[in-house]
Amino acid sequence: MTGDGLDRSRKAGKTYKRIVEHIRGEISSKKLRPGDRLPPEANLARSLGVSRPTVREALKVLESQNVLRSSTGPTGGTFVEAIDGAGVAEYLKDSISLLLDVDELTLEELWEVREVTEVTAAELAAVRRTEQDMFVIEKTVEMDELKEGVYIVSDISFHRAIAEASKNRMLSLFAGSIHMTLRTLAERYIMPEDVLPEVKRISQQQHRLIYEAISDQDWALAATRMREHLQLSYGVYERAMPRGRSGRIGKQPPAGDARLGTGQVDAPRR
Amino acid sequence: MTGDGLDRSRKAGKTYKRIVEHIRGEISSKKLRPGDRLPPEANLARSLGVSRPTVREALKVLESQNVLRSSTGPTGGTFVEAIDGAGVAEYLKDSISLLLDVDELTLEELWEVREVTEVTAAELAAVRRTEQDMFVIEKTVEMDELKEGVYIVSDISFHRAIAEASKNRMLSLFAGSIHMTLRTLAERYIMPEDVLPEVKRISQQQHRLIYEAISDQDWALAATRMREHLQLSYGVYERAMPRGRSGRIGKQPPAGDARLGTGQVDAPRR
DNA sequence: CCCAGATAATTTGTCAAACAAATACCGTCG
DNA sequence: CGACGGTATTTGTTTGACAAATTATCTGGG
Repeated sequence: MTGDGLDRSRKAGKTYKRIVEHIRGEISSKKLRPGDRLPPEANLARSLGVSRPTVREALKVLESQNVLRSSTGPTGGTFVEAIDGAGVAEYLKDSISLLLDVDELTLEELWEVREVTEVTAAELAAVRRTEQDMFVIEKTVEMDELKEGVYIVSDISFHRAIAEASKNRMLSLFAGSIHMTLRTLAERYIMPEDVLPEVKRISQQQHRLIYEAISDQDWALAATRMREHLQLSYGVYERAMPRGRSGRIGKQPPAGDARLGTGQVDAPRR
Repeated sequence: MTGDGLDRSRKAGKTYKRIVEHIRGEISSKKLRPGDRLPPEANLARSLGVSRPTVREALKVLESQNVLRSSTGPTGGTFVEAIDGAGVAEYLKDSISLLLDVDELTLEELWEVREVTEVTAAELAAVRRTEQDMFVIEKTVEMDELKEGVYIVSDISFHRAIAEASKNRMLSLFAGSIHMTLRTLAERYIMPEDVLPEVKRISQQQHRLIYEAISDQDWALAATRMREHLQLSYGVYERAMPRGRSGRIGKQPPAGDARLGTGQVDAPRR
């Protein structure tokens, strides 16, 4: 029982990366399943023949990918998370936000994809929706109509519910990542009072109409109405977003301009 | 020279995560740009008021996200990578593959999204393509027709070129992640001789026809032909993929069954 | 003067050992 | 029986050191 773990002879790349691949492989092949607990870091290090800091680099990478989660204490440890689209979408949100920030992506491009994604979701939902789905969607519609709460939040809940009703987890993942991105953008740039009551009212009506089209399983109508609704929604974000590359629009530092130490960026060497 | 970096009072969460957020923030706000060199780990640790292993945990996370890259030596160090969709798509590929492996996603779902994504790309490409785009696309078509090379590779190049021609980087990101996933699947499951010559021939014809439709800026025809082509392509993958949840289909360990040490998974504690 | 090879310097990569912090368990005492 | 405090377990974090990789620099020979 050598149990030596990582093949040391085939050292393809950095150690921590091999460990990451190794653990991902264990999950792929279902030798590790969601909920499983990994051995303590010290034991892992010993079995893999590396040091604890190196193991930790790998574990932190997987934790940041929402694949593992750690906690302290006797019942704590490192556990395999549920492997589903939610964790991926969460990660994607951060990446998309970053791309927007550095102008490697525009709201127009994002919206073009949102439209095709969500119109498709509406079509599929109209065809595949269950009673259960309709119940969930209706709840979001009502939340929207009744509550004074944040418009953006209930709006996104509505769209998320439809994506779920499409019964396509890939579509739901992509749509979800866009929804999370929009929520982040809204939190950053949209004050609740910025959204005109008029817009809210129309949006709510559109939600109701989309709901009915899906309920009637009229996929063509659902698609048309969704498309129309998204055009209205676009205006809300487009108006609020900082303009092009004119002003500096970074994530504003939250009170306490933390910055890297002096000489944060070395000048090119020559 | 306080330059103390991370606000120690607001210790929201683990240290390495705050550092990750901090550096991502510097990139978002463009205080750090692609190509910039970060201070040596030792200096970073000092300016941030933490230890080097902790800094490294953060750096490794960002490296795994294709945001940073490190190398050794006097001209080495840690550098900011180009922030674009490629790195994100690369990461997404791994996540999607994992979801497929653990049956949290089916090829059908993936294909449904591929279809809507690529049909849209074809439509947009037909409208927005430049002469330059057509040149690139044509090269992939020719590579397909002339070369005896791997069918899958040239096929994916073709689709990738069209996604690029759509002039939508978000769409290109999503499509690219799917393409990379398919390439991985093909490497794992599809032997070159598994693809019937008949299928290859028809596929090449379809590529040519799609090319012409895009060249003619006939977006409706491009969409129709792309849809048709994708149906053929689906068969190639569907036939090769391991069936449902019957057989174990993990990433087969490449000669040298590395596994975690004995007792890799602790039994639940109660 | 120029070139080649040895040498030094710089930076990440890795390891070792220890302590701090969080948390659950368990035994004891009121 | 319940509250309390100690103890064990595990991750979180620090310190210090050395190894490995890679480039700059120096030195000697042609």
